[in-house]
Amino acid sequence: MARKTRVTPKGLPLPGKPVRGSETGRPIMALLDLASRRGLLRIVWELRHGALKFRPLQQACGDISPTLLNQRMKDLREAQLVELSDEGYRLTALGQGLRRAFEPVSVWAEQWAQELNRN
Amino acid sequence: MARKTRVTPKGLPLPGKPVRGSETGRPIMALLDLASRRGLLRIVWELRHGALKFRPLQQACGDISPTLLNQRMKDLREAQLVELSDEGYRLTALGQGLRRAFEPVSVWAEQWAQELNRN
DNA sequence: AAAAATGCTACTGAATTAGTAGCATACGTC
DNA sequence: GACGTATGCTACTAATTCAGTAGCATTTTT
Repeated sequence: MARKTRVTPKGLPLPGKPVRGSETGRPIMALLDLASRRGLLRIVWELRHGALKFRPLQQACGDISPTLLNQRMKDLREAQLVELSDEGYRLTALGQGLRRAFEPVSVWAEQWAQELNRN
Repeated sequence: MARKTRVTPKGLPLPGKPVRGSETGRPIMALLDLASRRGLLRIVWELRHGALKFRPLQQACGDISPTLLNQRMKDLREAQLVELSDEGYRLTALGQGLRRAFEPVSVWAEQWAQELNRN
Protein backbone atom coordinates (compact mmCIF):
# COMPACT_ATOMS: atom_id res chain seq x y z
CA MET A 1 0.00 0.00 0.00
CA ALA A 2 1.46 3.29 -1.10
CA ARG A 3 1.88 6.00 1.43
CA LYS A 4 -0.33 9.05 1.11
CA THR A 5 1.35 11.51 -1.20
CA ARG A 6 2.25 14.82 0.34
CA VAL A 7 -0.03 17.46 -1.10
CA THR A 8 0.81 20.37 1.10
CA PRO A 9 4.20 21.80 0.22
CA LYS A 10 7.05 22.23 2.66
CA GLY A 11 7.48 25.84 1.71
CA LEU A 12 6.34 28.98 3.41
CA PRO A 13 2.64 29.26 4.12
CA LEU A 14 1.22 32.28 2.36
CA PRO A 15 -2.36 33.24 1.62
CA GLY A 16 -3.48 31.91 -1.74
CA LYS A 17 -1.35 28.79 -1.56
CA PRO A 18 -2.15 25.41 -0.03
CA VAL A 19 -0.52 25.02 3.37
CA ARG A 20 0.00 22.26 5.87
CA GLY A 21 -3.45 21.06 6.81
CA SER A 22 -5.46 23.04 4.28
CA GLU A 23 -5.72 23.24 0.51
CA THR A 24 -8.02 26.21 0.29
CA GLY A 25 -5.41 28.96 0.36
CA ARG A 26 -7.52 30.96 2.76
CA PRO A 27 -5.48 33.60 4.59
CA ILE A 28 -6.45 32.35 8.01
CA MET A 29 -5.08 28.92 7.14
CA ALA A 30 -1.77 30.35 6.05
CA LEU A 31 -1.62 32.29 9.28
CA LEU A 32 -2.43 29.25 11.40
CA ASP A 33 0.36 27.37 9.70
CA LEU A 34 2.79 30.25 10.21
CA ALA A 35 1.79 30.55 13.85
CA SER A 36 2.58 26.90 14.43
CA ARG A 37 6.22 27.38 13.48
CA ARG A 38 8.11 27.46 16.70
CA GLY A 39 9.34 30.84 17.75
CA LEU A 40 7.72 32.80 14.96
CA LEU A 41 5.11 34.63 17.00
CA ARG A 42 7.64 35.02 19.77
CA ILE A 43 9.92 36.90 17.39
CA VAL A 44 7.12 39.23 16.35
CA TRP A 45 6.38 39.74 20.01
CA GLU A 46 9.96 40.58 20.91
CA LEU A 47 10.22 43.10 18.09
CA ARG A 48 7.22 45.00 19.38
CA HIS A 49 9.34 47.77 20.92
CA GLY A 50 11.57 48.30 17.91
CA ALA A 51 14.40 46.88 15.90
CA LEU A 52 16.84 44.33 17.26
CA LYS A 53 20.02 42.97 15.75
CA PHE A 54 20.57 39.29 15.27
CA ARG A 55 22.17 38.37 18.58
CA PRO A 56 20.09 40.60 20.85
CA LEU A 57 16.99 39.21 19.18
CA GLN A 58 18.32 35.73 19.73
CA GLN A 59 18.76 36.52 23.43
CA ALA A 60 15.34 38.11 23.69
CA CYS A 61 13.80 34.93 22.36
CA GLY A 62 15.29 32.85 25.15
CA ASP A 63 18.54 31.97 23.41
CA ILE A 64 16.87 30.40 20.44
CA SER A 65 19.37 28.66 18.19
CA PRO A 66 20.76 30.75 15.34
CA THR A 67 19.63 28.08 12.91
CA LEU A 68 16.03 28.43 13.91
CA LEU A 69 16.20 32.18 14.23
CA ASN A 70 17.55 32.50 10.74
CA GLN A 71 14.93 30.15 9.34
CA ARG A 72 12.24 32.22 10.98
CA MET A 73 13.72 35.45 9.70
CA LYS A 74 13.57 34.02 6.21
CA ASP A 75 9.94 33.07 6.79
CA LEU A 76 9.08 36.46 8.24
CA ARG A 77 10.85 38.39 5.52
CA GLU A 78 9.21 36.35 2.79
CA ALA A 79 5.86 36.95 4.45
CA GLN A 80 6.76 40.66 4.50
CA LEU A 81 6.29 40.91 8.23
CA VAL A 82 9.88 41.76 9.06
CA GLU A 83 12.68 43.59 7.28
CA LEU A 84 16.37 44.10 7.93
CA SER A 85 17.45 47.70 8.43
CA ASP A 86 20.55 49.44 9.73
CA GLU A 87 19.16 49.20 13.24
CA GLY A 88 18.55 45.49 12.85
CA TYR A 89 15.45 43.44 12.21
CA ARG A 90 12.20 45.30 12.59
CA LEU A 91 8.53 44.80 11.93
CA THR A 92 7.15 46.10 8.67
CA ALA A 93 3.84 47.90 8.59
CA LEU A 94 2.22 44.53 8.04
CA GLY A 95 4.11 43.02 10.91
CA GLN A 96 3.02 45.80 13.21
CA GLY A 97 -0.52 45.16 12.13
CA LEU A 98 -0.21 41.57 13.21
CA ARG A 99 1.27 42.66 16.49
CA ARG A 100 -1.67 44.95 17.14
CA ALA A 101 -4.15 42.28 16.11
CA PHE A 102 -2.47 39.99 18.58
CA GLU A 103 -2.98 42.32 21.51
CA PRO A 104 -6.39 40.98 22.57
CA VAL A 105 -4.83 37.53 22.67
CA SER A 106 -2.17 38.65 25.12
CA VAL A 107 -4.84 40.29 27.23
CA TRP A 108 -6.83 37.07 27.18
CA ALA A 109 -3.76 35.15 28.28
CA GLU A 110 -3.79 37.09 31.53
CA GLN A 111 -7.41 36.15 32.19
CA TRP A 112 -6.59 32.58 31.32
CA ALA A 113 -3.85 32.56 33.92
CA GLN A 114 -6.20 33.95 36.56
CA GLU A 115 -8.86 31.36 35.82
CA LEU A 116 -6.40 28.50 36.02
CA ASN A 117 -5.10 29.75 39.35
CA ARG A 118 -8.54 29.55 40.90
CA ASN A 119 -8.54 25.76 40.60
CA MET B 1 31.85 19.37 26.65
CA ALA B 2 28.51 18.55 28.13
CA ARG B 3 25.41 19.40 26.23
CA LYS B 4 23.22 22.16 27.58
CA THR B 5 20.79 20.67 30.07
CA ARG B 6 17.15 21.04 29.18
CA VAL B 7 15.58 23.50 31.55
CA THR B 8 12.23 23.96 29.91
CA PRO B 9 10.06 20.91 30.48
CA LYS B 10 8.48 18.86 27.75
CA GLY B 11 5.09 19.08 29.39
CA LEU B 12 2.15 21.30 28.65
CA PRO B 13 2.82 25.02 28.66
CA LEU B 14 0.66 26.71 31.26
CA PRO B 15 0.89 30.17 32.78
CA GLY B 16 3.04 30.15 35.89
CA LYS B 17 5.34 27.43 34.67
CA PRO B 18 8.49 27.70 32.59
CA VAL B 19 7.83 26.82 28.96
CA ARG B 20 9.90 26.21 25.88
CA GLY B 21 11.85 29.38 25.29
CA SER B 22 10.96 31.20 28.49
CA GLU B 23 11.48 30.65 32.20
CA THR B 24 9.36 33.52 33.43
CA GLY B 25 6.02 31.73 33.56
CA ARG B 26 4.32 34.74 32.04
CA PRO B 27 0.95 33.86 30.53
CA ILE B 28 1.83 35.23 27.12
CA MET B 29 4.83 32.92 26.98
CA ALA B 30 2.72 29.90 27.78
CA LEU B 31 0.30 30.94 25.10
CA LEU B 32 3.05 31.43 22.52
CA ASP B 33 4.33 27.96 23.27
CA LEU B 34 0.84 26.49 23.00
CA ALA B 35 0.22 28.30 19.75
CA SER B 36 3.34 26.80 18.24
CA ARG B 37 2.02 23.26 18.65
CA ARG B 38 0.86 22.19 15.27
CA GLY B 39 -2.86 22.10 14.80
CA LEU B 40 -3.77 23.49 18.18
CA LEU B 41 -5.09 26.86 17.07
CA ARG B 42 -6.65 25.19 14.07
CA ILE B 43 -8.67 22.97 16.38
CA VAL B 44 -9.90 25.94 18.37
CA TRP B 45 -10.79 27.59 15.09
CA GLU B 46 -12.75 24.60 13.82
CA LEU B 47 -14.72 24.36 17.04
CA ARG B 48 -15.91 27.94 16.70
CA HIS B 49 -19.39 26.97 15.49
CA GLY B 50 -20.01 24.33 18.13
CA ALA B 51 -19.13 20.86 19.27
CA LEU B 52 -17.62 18.25 16.96
CA LYS B 53 -16.99 14.58 17.57
CA PHE B 54 -13.60 13.05 17.11
CA ARG B 55 -13.74 12.04 13.47
CA PRO B 56 -15.62 15.07 12.15
CA LEU B 57 -13.15 17.28 13.97
CA GLN B 58 -10.34 15.30 12.44
CA GLN B 59 -11.81 15.89 8.99
CA ALA B 60 -12.39 19.57 9.66
CA CYS B 61 -8.72 19.93 10.52
CA GLY B 62 -7.64 18.64 7.13
CA ASP B 63 -7.45 14.96 8.06
CA ILE B 64 -5.00 15.51 10.84
CA SER B 65 -3.68 12.22 12.19
CA PRO B 66 -5.60 10.79 15.13
CA THR B 67 -2.37 10.63 17.07
CA LEU B 68 -1.83 14.33 16.82
CA LEU B 69 -5.48 15.17 17.32
CA ASN B 70 -5.58 13.19 20.50
CA GLN B 71 -2.39 14.78 21.78
CA ARG B 72 -3.86 18.20 21.12
CA MET B 73 -7.11 17.30 22.81
CA LYS B 74 -5.13 16.30 25.88
CA ASP B 75 -3.30 19.63 25.72
CA LEU B 76 -6.49 21.61 25.22
CA ARG B 77 -8.37 19.82 27.96
CA GLU B 78 -5.52 20.25 30.41
CA ALA B 79 -5.41 23.92 29.52
CA GLN B 80 -9.16 24.01 30.12
CA LEU B 81 -9.88 25.35 26.68
CA VAL B 82 -11.87 22.34 25.46
CA GLU B 83 -14.10 19.76 27.10
CA LEU B 84 -15.73 16.56 25.94
CA SER B 85 -19.53 16.54 26.08
CA ASP B 86 -22.26 14.31 24.69
CA GLU B 87 -22.21 16.37 21.51
CA GLY B 88 -18.48 15.93 21.16
CA TYR B 89 -15.55 18.21 21.86
CA ARG B 90 -16.45 21.82 22.47
CA LEU B 91 -14.82 25.01 23.61
CA THR B 92 -15.12 25.89 27.27
CA ALA B 93 -15.87 29.45 28.30
CA LEU B 94 -12.12 30.05 28.37
CA GLY B 95 -11.73 28.53 24.94
CA GLN B 96 -14.44 30.73 23.54
CA GLY B 97 -12.64 33.69 25.02
CA LEU B 98 -9.52 32.74 23.14
CA ARG B 99 -11.51 32.33 19.98
CA ARG B 100 -12.95 35.81 20.34
CA ALA B 101 -9.57 37.27 21.16
CA PHE B 102 -8.29 35.67 18.00
CA GLU B 103 -10.84 37.38 15.78
CA PRO B 104 -8.77 40.50 15.03
CA VAL B 105 -5.98 38.22 13.93
CA SER B 106 -8.20 36.50 11.39
CA VAL B 107 -9.35 39.89 10.15
CA TRP B 108 -5.75 40.98 9.83
CA ALA B 109 -4.97 37.85 7.83
CA GLU B 110 -7.35 39.08 5.13
CA GLN B 111 -5.55 42.40 4.90
CA TRP B 112 -2.26 40.58 4.83
CA ALA B 113 -3.46 38.56 1.85
CA GLN B 114 -4.54 41.70 0.01
CA GLU B 115 -1.22 43.42 0.61
CA LEU B 116 0.75 40.45 -0.63
CA ASN B 117 -1.36 40.26 -3.76
CA ARG B 118 -0.46 43.81 -4.73
CA ASN B 119 3.17 42.82 -5.26
C1' DA C 1 -26.29 -10.93 17.14
C1' DA C 2 -24.41 -7.90 13.82
C1' DA C 3 -23.13 -3.57 12.38
C1' DA C 4 -21.74 0.87 13.04
C1' DA C 5 -19.84 4.68 15.66
C1' DT C 6 -16.80 6.38 19.22
C1' DG C 7 -12.51 7.72 21.38
C1' DC C 8 -8.22 6.31 21.24
C1' DT C 9 -3.41 3.59 20.98
C1' DA C 10 0.72 1.36 18.54
C1' DC C 11 3.96 1.57 15.40
C1' DT C 12 7.41 3.22 11.75
C1' DG C 13 9.35 6.71 9.03
C1' DA C 14 9.76 11.66 7.91
C1' DA C 15 10.14 16.47 9.15
C1' DT C 16 11.29 19.85 12.39
C1' DT C 17 13.92 21.70 16.08
C1' DA C 18 17.89 21.89 19.70
C1' DG C 19 22.45 22.76 20.54
C1' DT C 20 27.19 23.75 19.41
C1' DA C 21 30.94 25.37 16.56
C1' DG C 22 32.58 28.31 13.45
C1' DC C 23 32.72 30.90 8.79
C1' DA C 24 32.82 35.25 5.90
C1' DT C 25 32.44 39.94 5.57
C1' DA C 26 32.78 44.59 7.30
C1' DC C 27 34.41 47.85 10.55
C1' DG C 28 37.39 50.36 13.33
C1' DT C 29 42.06 50.76 15.77
C1' DC C 30 46.59 50.66 16.75
C1' DG D 1 49.06 45.80 7.86
C1' DA D 2 47.83 43.12 11.82
C1' DC D 3 44.43 42.85 15.38
C1' DG D 4 40.18 42.69 17.71
C1' DT D 5 35.19 42.97 17.31
C1' DA D 6 30.56 42.81 15.59
C1' DT D 7 27.61 41.24 12.11
C1' DG D 8 24.51 37.88 9.71
C1' DC D 9 24.63 33.44 8.85
C1' DT D 10 25.85 28.16 7.72
C1' DA D 11 27.20 23.17 8.91
C1' DC D 12 26.61 19.47 11.48
C1' DT D 13 24.64 15.82 14.76
C1' DA D 14 21.25 14.46 18.11
C1' DA D 15 16.74 14.93 20.03
C1' DT D 16 11.97 15.83 19.59
C1' DT D 17 7.81 16.28 17.17
C1' DC D 18 4.75 15.08 13.59
C1' DA D 19 2.73 12.19 9.51
C1' DG D 20 0.54 8.29 8.09
C1' DT D 21 -1.57 3.80 8.55
C1' DA D 22 -3.71 0.03 11.00
C1' DG D 23 -6.55 -1.41 14.31
C1' DC D 24 -8.29 -2.03 19.32
C1' DA D 25 -11.94 -1.65 23.09
C1' DT D 26 -16.20 0.04 24.31
C1' DT D 27 -20.69 1.67 23.53
C1' DT D 28 -24.72 2.50 20.68
C1' DT D 29 -27.81 1.28 16.99
C1' DT D 30 -30.31 -1.93 14.06
